Amino acid sequence: MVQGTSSHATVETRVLNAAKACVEHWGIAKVTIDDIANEAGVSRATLYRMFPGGKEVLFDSLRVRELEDFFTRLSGHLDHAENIEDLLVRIVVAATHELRRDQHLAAMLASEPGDTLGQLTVEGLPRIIRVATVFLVPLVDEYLPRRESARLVELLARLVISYFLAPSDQVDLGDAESARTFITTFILPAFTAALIRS
Amino acid sequence: MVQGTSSHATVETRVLNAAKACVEHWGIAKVTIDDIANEAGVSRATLYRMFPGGKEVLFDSLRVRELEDFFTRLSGHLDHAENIEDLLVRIVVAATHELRRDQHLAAMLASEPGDTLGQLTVEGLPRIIRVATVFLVPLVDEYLPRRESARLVELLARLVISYFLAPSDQVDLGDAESARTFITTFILPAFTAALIRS
DNA sequence: GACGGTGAGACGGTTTCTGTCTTAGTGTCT
DNA sequence: AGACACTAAGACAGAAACCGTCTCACCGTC
Repeated sequence: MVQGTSSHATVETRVLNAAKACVEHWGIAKVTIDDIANEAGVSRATLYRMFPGGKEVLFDSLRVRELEDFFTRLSGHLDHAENIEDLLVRIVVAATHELRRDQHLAAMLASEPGDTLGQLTVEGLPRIIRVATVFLVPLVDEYLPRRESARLVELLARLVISYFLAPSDQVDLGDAESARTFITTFILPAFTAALIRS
Repeated sequence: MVQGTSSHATVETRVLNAAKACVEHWGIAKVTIDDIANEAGVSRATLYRMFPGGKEVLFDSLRVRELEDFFTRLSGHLDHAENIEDLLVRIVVAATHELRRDQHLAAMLASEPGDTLGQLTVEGLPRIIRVATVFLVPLVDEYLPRRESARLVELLARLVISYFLAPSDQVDLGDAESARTFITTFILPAFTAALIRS
């Protein structure tokens, strides 16, 4: 059978890669356990041993991994921001681009196991916010006290997702200029009082 | 339900468009009759009445339509060639590009009902050659006697398909210069004797 | 030689898909 | 109005695909 994914990697990694590839190929609704097992060059038994619970559990693991990859990639675009405004603009723009770049990723992040469609859900959103906090708060911490950083990051995460799912005529968070206007107008004022001047 | 295809068209056309859309979405292997019926906004009963035999027949009709569309589009790129060399180069380059542009189309044209994969088959290839002949022979006829035109078109069709399915390091029929070299070297010499000088 | 991890595949139960058929609704033509 | 053609909706049984579990054989390591 076709060796879909680089062979000498963790079996788990191979399986998750295979799952991702399958989803990209056929859409999440049409993918079967067998498809993934074949693509990974792994037997179905192994797959069930590794993810007891089947598709649900497997896709959930995939979601977690993708989410972390997402923020890792995101961090790569955030080198040396001059000030908090710059930092926030970069975060927002890069995140928006990243989301737009890969529909499957977006659906993956936003949807929850049972649901086929890409609705944002009771479990998906909190998780995104949680991970976003872990990754981004340290960066914002430079400019704000810890509690304020967390509030800010959460706010940004919600807004980026919202504007991604339901684009607006007024604001385009994928455009640096528009994002900057948005941030200086609506976000920063709420935090100026807490700003750490350096 | 979602209205996938322009509403006020022949039912048959709507169904075929829906089928095409579904294939592009999910790949031919994963598409079900229900998917197509839904996408077309048509009941399954209608679909079976229209294509007795189900998927097989439906996809075969789709193949026929796509094939004709393909050559119709192709003809559009062939306006006023200066001489036979130019004509052949244009045909070959445009056909190659068209094939590369749409993987699904290619798989569609090249595969036969039963077969999921895009292998070129006992039924698929002759059909392509047949249709190619109908569309292209009249154009070549200007430069060659009828029998020679048919031979030439068949040869070209086979070569374009072959180089598309199994690209070569030596020849790139998507590149005009490479195609011209190829044609003047390997194709035209076999026909110079029959050329109608005008 | 015991042990953990794996591939292959059999199995029964469930879900989905298929193809046919019936019924009822709708618009058109006479 | 009534006949007609065409369709949506969905019931239905049989076929196929899928699922989750389990067994067994294999292989490398300790």
